[in-house]
Amino acid sequence: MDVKTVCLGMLTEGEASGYDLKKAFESSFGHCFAAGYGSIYPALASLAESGCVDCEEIAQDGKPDRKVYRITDKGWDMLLAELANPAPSHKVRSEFLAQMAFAHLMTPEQVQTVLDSRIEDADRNLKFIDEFENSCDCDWPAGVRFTLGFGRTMLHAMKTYVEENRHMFDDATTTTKKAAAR
Amino acid sequence: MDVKTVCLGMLTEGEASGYDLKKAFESSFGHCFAAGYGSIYPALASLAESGCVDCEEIAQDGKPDRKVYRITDKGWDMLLAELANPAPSHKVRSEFLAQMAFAHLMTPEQVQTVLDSRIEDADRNLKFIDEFENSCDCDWPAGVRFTLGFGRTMLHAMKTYVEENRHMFDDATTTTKKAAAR
DNA sequence: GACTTTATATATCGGACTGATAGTATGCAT
DNA sequence: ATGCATACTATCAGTCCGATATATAAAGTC
Repeated sequence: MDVKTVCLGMLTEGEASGYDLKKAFESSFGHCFAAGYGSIYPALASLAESGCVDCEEIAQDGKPDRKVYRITDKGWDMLLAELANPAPSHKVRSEFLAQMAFAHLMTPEQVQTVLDSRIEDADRNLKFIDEFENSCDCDWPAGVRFTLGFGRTMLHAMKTYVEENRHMFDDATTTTKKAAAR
Repeated sequence: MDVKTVCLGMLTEGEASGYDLKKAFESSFGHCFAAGYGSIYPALASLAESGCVDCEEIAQDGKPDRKVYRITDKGWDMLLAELANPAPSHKVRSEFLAQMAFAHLMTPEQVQTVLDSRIEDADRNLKFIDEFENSCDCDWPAGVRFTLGFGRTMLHAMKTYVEENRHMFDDATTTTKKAAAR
């Protein structure tokens, strides 16, 4: 389940350009599986080379050619094979938590600023999910609704945890450790 | 806040080898910031080259030399500068959610298997955190306790969400979409 | 006694991903 | 008129991931 596979999955909804896919990554997948142009364009090129997608170049005057991709039968086979993975991963990479583990090397002000920014980020993402969910009359398939609910639940849990546990850093002893350790 | 910085942070607790750091990544940071040898050894080499750590090679008969790293003043400066980042990231990359978004292309059995394995994984990680927390008499600094609680809260929220929402995939209409779409 | 696993310890390599950057054109607002 | 947003492509250096290789000792198991 890499960027290539997710692109294939998106193409089952209809043909699309790299630019379209980027927008889809930002909206529906933003909270759980990000990808930038640096991943998407090479992925599409590789899929085209291996015959999993067809590419049609549509000339446009002024703008660069629009390259529209369409999934092939081979692409379907590949996608369904990937979806058979019984234990897909769910990974977290948190510079936030890594930084908090060394909170005793930071000033209390720095710590509180970081906690504030994490709450703001959670709020931003929650708002984003809500807007996305309400943006469309059509209803999403069950799977998409599941992922949106998942995202909302996790963000909410994160926000609540930070709010209810930030007092853990109130202790005055943390302030002096930096100097003492050095 | 990359692997290099976290290595520096760990070295503030005392000198260590790459092997020691790997163990630390697995235990205290496993749930939020993973790193393998392929990241750790190059990170240490780079830190040594830029003078952020000193390296002492200790010969051992039979076993390969043990290379012990120690943080330098320059390393401290670098670390404290990194810890000043007011908005560190918290990223999720979930093949699980990406796959669930395409649940309508899977069989109901496949979907349920994936959900089961996610719950098992959450349980495994919860158990791991509990064991780690109880493994040591010494108490961890506030920051580490915060990250452990964070991990537990998120895993618990994930497990509960999956259990309470797996019925979303019960709908019989999802079964036939695969054939229809093709 | 032979055999396998686990732990100690190093390190590299291909492939994948990230984030920044770059180019080129339209249209809209200030 | 100048800047900014949107539409569209694409590359590149740096970083990271997972697998793999190598070598030895201790400890458990058949």
